[in-house]
Amino acid sequence: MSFTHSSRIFALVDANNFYASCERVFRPALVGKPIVVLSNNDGCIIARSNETKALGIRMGEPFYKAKPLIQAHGVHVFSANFALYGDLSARVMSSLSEFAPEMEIYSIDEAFLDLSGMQRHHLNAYGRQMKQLVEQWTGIPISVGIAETKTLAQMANYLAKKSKKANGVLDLTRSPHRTRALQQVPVGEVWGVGRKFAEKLQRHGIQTAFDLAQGNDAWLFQHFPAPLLRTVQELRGVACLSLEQAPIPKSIACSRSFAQPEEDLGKLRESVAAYTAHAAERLRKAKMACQRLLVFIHTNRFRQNVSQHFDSTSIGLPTASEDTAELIQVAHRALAQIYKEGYAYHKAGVVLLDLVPANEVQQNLWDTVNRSQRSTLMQALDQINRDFGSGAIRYAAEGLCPRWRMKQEHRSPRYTTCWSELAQVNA
DNA sequence: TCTGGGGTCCTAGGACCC
DNA sequence: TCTGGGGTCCTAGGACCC
Repeated sequence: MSFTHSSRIFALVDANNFYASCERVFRPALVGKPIVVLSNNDGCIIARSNETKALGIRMGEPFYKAKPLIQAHGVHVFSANFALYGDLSARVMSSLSEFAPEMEIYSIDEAFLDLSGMQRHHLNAYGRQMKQLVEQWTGIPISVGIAETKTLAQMANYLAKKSKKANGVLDLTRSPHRTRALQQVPVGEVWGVGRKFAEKLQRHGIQTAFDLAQGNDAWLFQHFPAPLLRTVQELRGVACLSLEQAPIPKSIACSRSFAQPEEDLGKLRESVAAYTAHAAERLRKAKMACQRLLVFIHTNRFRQNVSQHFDSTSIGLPTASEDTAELIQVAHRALAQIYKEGYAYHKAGVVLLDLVPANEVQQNLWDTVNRSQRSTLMQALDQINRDFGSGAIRYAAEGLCPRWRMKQEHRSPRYTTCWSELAQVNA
């Protein structure tokens, strides 16, 4: 097969086992030891070190199911500590930004870099230098994949981790080995091909990234949605995706599972108020306002012996708002519409939708709220919570002693963001 | 006993209008 | 009784990503 050569070169850099690596930065004795990191509520496994993967503990597995294996092998267990991970992520991203004129932060542990200007024969050495220095500066190990499209760079990164010879850095630009590389990648590992599409493709004899790149366009168009066609083009070396700079959020969500099932409307109102307050704080930080708010509640879908109720509804706001008190009122109205008595609820959530820049909010003719005054109040609230810690000032509606609060029995200290917790460690 | 959370995009189908 | 067809907007659901 032949490849199209584009002028762009992308590097996809990601942190290896990021959350597990973060825990190790402050506990170097854990290097080489098995680690798992648990989701909120200590529910399931969301990160594993290589040693844990080797034990056969799967991603997303419920903690309680993996517990026997975890205990038998002395796996170190951590509740998710997103304050810590977010801070270390910022350090990694800042280090990476030294290596390219343009960079897109794709997720908490991944970034695309634009290496288009570089001489191709230097790319591998450059990637290796980047890996060495970022690890030295931050303590977080990374892998680097380089290619002409984002999708191929993702694939190069995948192979960089797999191949002993690549040892964490693989440059696939103009590589005579690209066909072999594509043949080595199962179709389900391709960026943009999830479980459902992989199953369907396999049923039609498409097993590898190579098979997919060879696929018949007309047939693919008929059987798959447009984004998959784009993925195929990218595998062929035709860049369809470019670097994106700080995308404006379209929605902001906050939801939690409860530590215990909850039937009481009053308690649900508290949780929904707290989630709304949290989402609204992030909304203001993004300098946005929302025009619609959605609330959902549901029972535990894994409990087959209890009656189930899932529902959600959204309410439009006459004037876009960033005001916590106003949003809580709307959220409570939405909750009242979907709440049904007699169910053991397991999770609730709030999503702020139809976001618009706060400074472009259209005033409603009949709006009776003094928005600039409310905005000043919200700024003061956010400032206090920044200075004195999140939750220093809260709305009474959020409740004082929330029994729906999540469980975190294995959390590490907030080493980088909370002095008092760091002091505890050093004592 | 114990199964996460936060996003994006696309599409099918219903409501509504002319 | 007979009862079209096309466009648009919205929403719900499902796929994907981390």
